[in-house]
Amino acid sequence: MGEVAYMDEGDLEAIVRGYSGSGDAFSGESSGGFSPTFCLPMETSSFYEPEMETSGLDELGELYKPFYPFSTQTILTSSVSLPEDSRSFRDDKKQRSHGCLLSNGSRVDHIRIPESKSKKSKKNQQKRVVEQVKEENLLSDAWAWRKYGQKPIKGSPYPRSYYRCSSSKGCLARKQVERNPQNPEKFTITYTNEHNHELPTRRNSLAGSTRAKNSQTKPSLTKKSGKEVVVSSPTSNPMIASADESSVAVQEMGVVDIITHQAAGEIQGMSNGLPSDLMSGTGTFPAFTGDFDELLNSQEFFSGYLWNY
DNA sequence: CGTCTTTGACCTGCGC
DNA sequence: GCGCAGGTCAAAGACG
Repeated sequence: MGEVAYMDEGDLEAIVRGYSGSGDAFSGESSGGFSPTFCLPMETSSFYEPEMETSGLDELGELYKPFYPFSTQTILTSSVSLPEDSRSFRDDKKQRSHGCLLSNGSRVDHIRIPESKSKKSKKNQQKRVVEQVKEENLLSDAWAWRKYGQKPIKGSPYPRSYYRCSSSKGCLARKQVERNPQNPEKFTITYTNEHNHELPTRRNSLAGSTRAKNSQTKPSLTKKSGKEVVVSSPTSNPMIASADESSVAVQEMGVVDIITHQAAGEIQGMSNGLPSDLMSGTGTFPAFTGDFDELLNSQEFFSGYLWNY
């Protein structure tokens, strides 16, 4: 299933344009009415287990691992801006990238960095770009991320946030989240490096993972004076923060339809919407601040899916 | 107490 | 070599 293609820069751009907003263009060999054109390079086995191939749900579940295990939101790509790093290789004939379009319309580009580059180079890293991720899909990452930095990006009114995997010490997986200047409702996520561990089953601790909705990080008396006080946004995925075996089971089932628009709305309601910092270009991307256990227990949220496990 | 976010400082790569 | 920009570090404080 899926396809992994290596292509030149030109090909990449062509695909980017050709695939724009055409998630249904991929009606390939899927089952159960789903059309996941999932593809991941072999070296990203930590993201994807190819032997998992059963029902459409399972397939989709794998499809969205780890990016959107709960996602059904249609993500349309109207335009794709290559990440800085890939742009910088525009003239490098050795540059190869391979990408695919998820069935939900989001794009995943796999950027392979030429080995001729110095091994110490930051660019000598595998990058995968998920374009145009809607807000609610930011919540659907199965991994636990910890924010370690944020930088304003030249040419963009919105800052870029940097996350590292907090599930396992020594995991080199990185994630960058940036609001799309052309379409502020969507985010560009760039994954760097692989996880060197399995999907987390539970966190070591929940401390600090869920903050009060309207809590504000107290401005440092020495640092932040004169700066806009931003709403604290728990950016690690509370879906995972509060994840127990049950929720993991959900993820592994790939119950994509679990999150319906209603559920997404529920989550958004919990998250109190977008923090003003990001909207104003000074903060981080929004995150679900509710209690996932509470969400688990709410309504028929996972009914019919989870309990088969 | 452990983990989280925030954010200024620092490091590194790259173009000129 | 210099300056810019992106990426990372680490201290401080918040949270459960």
